Amino acid sequence: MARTDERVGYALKQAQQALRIAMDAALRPHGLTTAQYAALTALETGGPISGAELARRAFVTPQTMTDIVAKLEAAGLVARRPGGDDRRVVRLALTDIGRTRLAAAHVVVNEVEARMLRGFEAPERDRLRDALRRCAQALAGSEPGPESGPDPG
Amino acid sequence: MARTDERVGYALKQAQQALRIAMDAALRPHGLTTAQYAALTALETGGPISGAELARRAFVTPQTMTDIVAKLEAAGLVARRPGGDDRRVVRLALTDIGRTRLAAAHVVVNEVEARMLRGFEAPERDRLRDALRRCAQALAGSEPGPESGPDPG
DNA sequence: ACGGCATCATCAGGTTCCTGATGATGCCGA
DNA sequence: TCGGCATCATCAGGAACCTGATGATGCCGT
Repeated sequence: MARTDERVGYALKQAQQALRIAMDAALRPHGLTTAQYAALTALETGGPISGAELARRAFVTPQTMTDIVAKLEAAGLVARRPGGDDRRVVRLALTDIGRTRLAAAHVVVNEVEARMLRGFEAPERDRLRDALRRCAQALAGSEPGPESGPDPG
Repeated sequence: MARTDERVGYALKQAQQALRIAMDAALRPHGLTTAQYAALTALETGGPISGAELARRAFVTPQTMTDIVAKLEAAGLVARRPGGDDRRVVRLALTDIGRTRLAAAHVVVNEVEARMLRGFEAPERDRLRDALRRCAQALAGSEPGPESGPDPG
């Protein structure tokens, strides 16, 4: 395991980096970054949710999500909905424009993912996804240090 | 492929994110960030090399590497060596302190990687690494746009 | 009711990483 | 020799991400 280029972590970083670059390039014509696309996608599934919940779904800190949401709101893709039970939360939701923009973005992102996985048979693709999940879980579940990681729930 | 949590790209992002967080936590006591560790490791293998070459090895842009090297130099882990043939390049090399610090960092990084891969048999681990390499290569080799990618040489 | 604790949002500051631009230098063919 | 082109380093600006801190609010046991 000594040689750098034999490390799984090295390959993992390279693959993710390549994916991020490809997605950035594909999304740029649509006026979205990868992070913004991730936030919009997380927002698409559920109804109006808080920034904190959105941050959890997109696997970033609430502070980071505040930045991203501010830009999305300024672009008119996300709106704050009034009327929540809890006066602390901001209840974010996609606008019609946001929904339209996101649909177009899904198309190009699907193309990127298909390009990444061309040459993979379905079973192998599933094995890869499963292995990656196990990696993430192994790292999340056993951090040696203060208990209760940043986002256990 | 519609559902977000079934995407390989989603799992890839999560795994890499988890690895990055775990590495940051493991390296913080050693006074290094993940990016700095990557740069030092890239510098460890070859002799004095240019910032541009170092950037290629660490898979970041030269501009990013300029930032990282500036911090490493300020910390005394990396030094500029005079006397290269080409007066444009800066010839970077590890200092003794840098080498010592890096050796300690390797230990904890190995532990993180082992934690990530616990529960993987060697063949499965090799398959994962291989699959990730193929993903990276598929994305790097076929970017639809201007031919000749950013780093063909 | 009230005090402690958790959660939400956000400000402040810093690092990493990008794109774009600029100037210096090296290479190489006309 | 000299002009074009590639490469090196770096500045400028912006986005994404982090940690740390702060104030408002909700929850809940006493």
